[in-house]
Amino acid sequence: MSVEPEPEPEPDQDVDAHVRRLWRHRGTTVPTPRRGPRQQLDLDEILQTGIAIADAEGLAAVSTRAIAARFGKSGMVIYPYVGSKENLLALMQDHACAMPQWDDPDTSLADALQAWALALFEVYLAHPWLTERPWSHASQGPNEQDWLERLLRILDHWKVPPSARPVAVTMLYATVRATAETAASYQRMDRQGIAQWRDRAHATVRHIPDLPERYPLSTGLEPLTPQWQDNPRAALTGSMRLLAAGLRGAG
Amino acid sequence: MSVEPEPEPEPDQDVDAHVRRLWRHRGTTVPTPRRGPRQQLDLDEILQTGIAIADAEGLAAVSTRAIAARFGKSGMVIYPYVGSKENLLALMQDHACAMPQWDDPDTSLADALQAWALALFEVYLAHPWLTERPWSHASQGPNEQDWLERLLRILDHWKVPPSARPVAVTMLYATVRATAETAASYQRMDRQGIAQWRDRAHATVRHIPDLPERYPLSTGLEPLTPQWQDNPRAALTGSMRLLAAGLRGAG
DNA sequence: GAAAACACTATGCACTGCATGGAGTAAAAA
DNA sequence: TTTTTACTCCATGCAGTGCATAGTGTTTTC
Repeated sequence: MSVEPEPEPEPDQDVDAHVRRLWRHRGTTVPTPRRGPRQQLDLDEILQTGIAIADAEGLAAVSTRAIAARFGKSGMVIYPYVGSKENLLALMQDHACAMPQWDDPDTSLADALQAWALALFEVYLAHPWLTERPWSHASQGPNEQDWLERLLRILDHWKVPPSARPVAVTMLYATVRATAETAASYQRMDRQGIAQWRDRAHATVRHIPDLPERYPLSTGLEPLTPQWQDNPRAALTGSMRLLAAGLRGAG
Repeated sequence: MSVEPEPEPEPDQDVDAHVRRLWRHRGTTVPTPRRGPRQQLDLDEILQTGIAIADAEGLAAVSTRAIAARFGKSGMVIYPYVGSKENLLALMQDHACAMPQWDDPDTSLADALQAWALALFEVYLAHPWLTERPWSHASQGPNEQDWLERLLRILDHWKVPPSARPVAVTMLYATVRATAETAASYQRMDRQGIAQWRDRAHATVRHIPDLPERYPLSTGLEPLTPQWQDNPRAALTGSMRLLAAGLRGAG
């Protein structure tokens, strides 16, 4: 009956706090003009712990309780620092995305794109769970924005026509992510063993004996490209060359 | 002490059963030379139900109990039909991937690639959760293999040099998936409301007032490309043109 | 000094995949 | 035909999840 006279505390309070946490190393202050007891944990340490867990055991192993346990605390401690699980993952994502330093090659567009793509590739290889996170043109955090800005600067410098840029951006990110994903899965194979993969292939051929005739091109593809798992970086640079060639051709 | 004299029932029994389920419409029989009571459910109906749930509520909402509830049964019923949750998702993935019919345009490589990419794009748009599933060159099931074979046939017909094919395949799949992912997220925005997205952007600018100076290129990008959310198909065809141009250039 | 705002803990709820054991059924083996 | 065996389906239970809630104690502000 009697409605609580809540002062409607700005509907985007959570969003605001999250943005301030995202940009905490770029000029904002984390939302704690605090009145209660001192915080015993640190946001960056929490994120590093979460990233370490994700690197070692996968994104699914990241839970509030698992992180808090490494500090000897209860699972609910995490929430004052991050707000929600989804926010925690977004913060981890940006934290793991810090852009390294390198000089843009000024030899060719292809070389500049290769340098950018390889740098991003290394980040994704170091944190394979990043491929499980959504990606969008819209900025999530400062580190992701750094990557996008850097890429656009390259395209601008080499006078790629503006109409072709969004397409190029999409293809670049998509290719790096896909290449890193397969490279990471090959890397994981060494641990678990390739046996299961071969088992499935053999079982398929056993049940569908005429598989090579049904799929003459795709069944013959894999043994022909051992450089795939050997050197995914070569595949990536090949992609960049292809894309640069397309950009030079299309006006 | 006394070890059971189990006859070691072939270690890859699960793998074998899974493969037979994957190819059940292509010549294999589902692994039930059955002795017990009749099965009351049907594998294809189970997969359709799972796909319907994933389409409507996301992949996370797919659970054995949720599917079984739609048949008025307990959650454990699902396991005799699919083996495990991961197998269930793999079967759903291939089931949702059925390749439609279309004629390869013989006008140009770009047109043929566009037709392939658009067809795959529509499948991904109809089932956006497919982007959350892993993808690899290696065959998972018959429908996925159909797509790969079709693409390789196009590349073969237009005499794309074999050395460039793996790279092209990767870029094509990656681009279609990425484009579909952003298109699907824009589509979902209409329901939930774009408000939250704008809120975050505004909050960022409020806390980082000099954001446009820090990121002159990337902050100016979004309003310049409204065709992105309006017409992602145009973006996709643009990508295909770019890639075809690159393939023509690189020998 | 009083009071509000905070960090942290404990508990509980609804949910997950799936191991387990049991009941009943149909086909194969005797 | 009888017995055995393999099967489906159900109920329960376990360990795990995110997080709402309530309570306790600490710190800052009025």
